[in-house]
Amino acid sequence: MYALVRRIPSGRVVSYGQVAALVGSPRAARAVGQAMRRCPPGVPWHRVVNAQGRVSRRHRNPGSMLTQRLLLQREGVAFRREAIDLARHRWTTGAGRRRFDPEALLAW
DNA sequence: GACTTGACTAGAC
DNA sequence: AGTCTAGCCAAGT
Repeated sequence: MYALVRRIPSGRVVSYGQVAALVGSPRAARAVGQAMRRCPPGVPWHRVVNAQGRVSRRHRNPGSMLTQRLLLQREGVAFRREAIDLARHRWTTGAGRRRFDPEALLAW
């Protein structure tokens, strides 16, 4: 799963639910959130936001919420008020789009 | 193995 | 458009 998040290009974002779906567990959005909480170094965790395109308010450390937004803006992600324009910045696995990816599942 | 806890979500008011 | 609610599921107790 972290492998998947690492593939998110700069300036793009995905939702927790989307990550869950891409690794084969469409209903594990909350679990993805927990995984992000203990994110290993080298993973662009800030590119994962909630389904409304907003930075979640339930971070363990409230400071990281600000950091997340800052990093995204640095990558060119435009915030309209508090929300990101997902239609424009959502990352999709272009050609990928397969229903089940055993490799991604193992990465989880 | 039975709770509890969330960096979640879609749907209903 | 803002709030509530009921599912969810992996981890931690």
